[in-house]
Amino acid sequence: MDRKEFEKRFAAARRAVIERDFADLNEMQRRSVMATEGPLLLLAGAGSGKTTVLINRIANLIRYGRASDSDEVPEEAGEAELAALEEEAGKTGEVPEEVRELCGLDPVEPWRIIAITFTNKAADELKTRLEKKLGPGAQDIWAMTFHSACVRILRKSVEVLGISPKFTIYDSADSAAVMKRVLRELNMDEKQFPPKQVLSVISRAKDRLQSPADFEAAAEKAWDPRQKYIAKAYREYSRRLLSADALDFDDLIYYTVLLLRDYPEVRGEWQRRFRYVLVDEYQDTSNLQYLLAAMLAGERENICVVGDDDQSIYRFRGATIENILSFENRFRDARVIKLEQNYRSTGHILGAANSVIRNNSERRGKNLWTAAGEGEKLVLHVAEGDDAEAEFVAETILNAVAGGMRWSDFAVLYRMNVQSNRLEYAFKRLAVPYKVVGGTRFFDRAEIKDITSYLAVVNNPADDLRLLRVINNPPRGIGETTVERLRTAAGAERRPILDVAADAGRYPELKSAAGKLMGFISLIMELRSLAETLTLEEFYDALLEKTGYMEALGDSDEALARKDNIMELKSNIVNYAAGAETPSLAGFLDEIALYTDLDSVDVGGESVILMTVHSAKGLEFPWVFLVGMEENLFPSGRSTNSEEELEEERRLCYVALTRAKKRLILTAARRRLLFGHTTANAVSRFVEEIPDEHIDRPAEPRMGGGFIREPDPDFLEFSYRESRREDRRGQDMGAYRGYGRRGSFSGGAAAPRPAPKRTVSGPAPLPELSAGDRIRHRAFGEGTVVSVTSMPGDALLTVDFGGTQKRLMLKAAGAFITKI
DNA sequence: ATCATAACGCTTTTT
DNA sequence: GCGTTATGAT
Repeated sequence: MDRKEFEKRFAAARRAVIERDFADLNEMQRRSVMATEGPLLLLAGAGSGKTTVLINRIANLIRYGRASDSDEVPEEAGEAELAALEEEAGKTGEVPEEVRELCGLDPVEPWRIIAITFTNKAADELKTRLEKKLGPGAQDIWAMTFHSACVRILRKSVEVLGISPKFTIYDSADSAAVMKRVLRELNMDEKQFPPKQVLSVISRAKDRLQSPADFEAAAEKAWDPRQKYIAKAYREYSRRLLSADALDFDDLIYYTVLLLRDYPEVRGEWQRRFRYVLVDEYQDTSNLQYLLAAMLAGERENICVVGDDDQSIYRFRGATIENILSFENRFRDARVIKLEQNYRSTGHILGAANSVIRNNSERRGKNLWTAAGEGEKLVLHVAEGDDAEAEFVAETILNAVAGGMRWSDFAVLYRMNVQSNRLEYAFKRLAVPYKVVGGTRFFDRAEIKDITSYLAVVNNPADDLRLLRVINNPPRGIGETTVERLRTAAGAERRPILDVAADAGRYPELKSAAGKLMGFISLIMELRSLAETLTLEEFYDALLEKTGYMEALGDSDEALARKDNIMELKSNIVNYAAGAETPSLAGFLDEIALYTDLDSVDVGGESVILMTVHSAKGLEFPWVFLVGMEENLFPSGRSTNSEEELEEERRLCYVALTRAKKRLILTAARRRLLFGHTTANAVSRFVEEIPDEHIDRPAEPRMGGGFIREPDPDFLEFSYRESRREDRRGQDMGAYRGYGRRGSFSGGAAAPRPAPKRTVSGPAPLPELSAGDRIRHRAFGEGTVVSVTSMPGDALLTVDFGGTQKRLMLKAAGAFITKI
């Protein structure tokens, strides 16, 4: 056998052995895993197992390197090795380690692989699954979000750009606060230049790699006065962030791209480091993110992107579907593999989704299919009003749960967050446990921002924004006038405010406040030195004490809830310290800056999940209710002017439909109260796009619907009468945890509502209950608490009264309950 | 400084 | 309709 013949057989046998290692994948999935070299575009439909592919692809790289995609045979391989491989190729099951080594061709070290995702949640899932498959070595893989990858790169290499590697990260609220300030000082009217809009123009500019100067030049050239104003704002905004050593979310990527573009040594360093680049959710990448990925991949072009053009729903934030549509133009010789087999949904659900998305013209074209059965047809329910719609959803869930389903089997999806109100109301009345995802978030709460601002100032004293937030909080006699003078002086000299405050004696206008300022300075200095000696946990406690923050809160009910949140933040710190390799204050601040509440969505919990369609991307549920399927709502009234926007809405609808595994129920309301007006909308065009073979529509749409059952009067009795009652006491139950909207944490901590006028005298304190407690109920007698489930602003009790279980809302029934 | 009232304005929002 | 924010009064 000549060498050529030998190599051919060797490569074939090797490929067969590797294929055996990935035998549990389908044909297309396996091809995606084995095509390791060069640019690869993976068009992965919803539910087609793309994370599985990503995991196995990485496993392949680490085990076999480029062996599955190459005909190269190692010099030292001989007849004996070939015989061993050919024998192994015929077997099935796990490939033994020594055979793997025989097959390997430049196996990749884990730290040479970077897998970029959009959300922390996706990154975490990737990490967990990689570790499960590959063991502890998987920790060295860079599985992280675009933003955290950039933070890591910048912390190491950003100094050449003249930015301190200890930079602080500003979140959107911080950016907005700075921008408001800038606009005010430039005398730009907030009506004419809404801060958020200005920020978004700047964001687009950065996406085009335009610096403030570039932007200004473009505005000059275009003779566009409005753009010229915005250019000024852009310049000033950037100046402030840089002088505070702060980067906003966009900057993290923008500066990383500049760094790699303009500094060949830095670029080379990172390109040598990463041999393989993988990008998840590629349809949602912006131009900058594309540039980043492409630059990291370098000339090797070992770049694999996974995406679904039909699920691109963030165009409005700068994502460009162009990235996926023109991948092959940008990377010559790119291979394209489509994953079209869906493992999630039934035939009817996929049929409906396909028939909707077919109406889009801007797509690469792809048809999902399933080997699972047809399943049940979709159902369209048209309710009379939005209240009836919400009730229908709650009732249907109650019935299904009575039939053995679990609360967590259901998700209710809507287009806009406001739509959750009606649903929440109905769910509370009918005692359906639920969780709302999105809305006001833990890290947006005032007390959390206060404490993290202290942490930020200790970490970076140049952070003027955070400094101003805490300089007189708790009150220490540094009033508005002093702050204003500080700001002016600091602005004029382009120095950090803290420096100016330390020199207060030198400024006549600050003389009178110098003593108080010195007090504040020494507080910060003391904290800075404590931060160097104490552990994070000890430091946190010291900070609360030295600043007097906790003490100043007092002990009102609201303050107690705030204190609870502050302690919750502490457990975040403790958690972080326990998990990080080298815990540091800076590291913790990075973590929380890039963290969102969505990451803590507990889909496994025993509650129905309520969220927007956007938040639902990437998730799946046995039953999905898609509510508000009306024109002007979904598609949104603002999107019906342009075909592009309408197509984005349609993709959004496609995302919603493909979340369902078993059953999909669409609802619409004839009348809906929206923005204070009652509107009457036609059923959504998207519903009309679903053919009758996949959906049951009401023959003659009428009030109500077939299967609404009568509410159980037992638990409604109190709800109806008492549901308006507001008690803020006693809701701090141990079991009652979780992030949600509107201060669900402790019964309205962050959004305290004024107590409504009562005809009844003062409220009776609510008992604190947990599972196992014995109680006496005024109407039902003695019982045992079976479970306590948190619900936003309330809690659901399941109580066993001598054999019969009843479900009661704590707020409504609490007044009738005593603990025994 | 803290509260109350008026005024506005309003898709979606991975970081 | 509701929730956030700006402004003014005590």
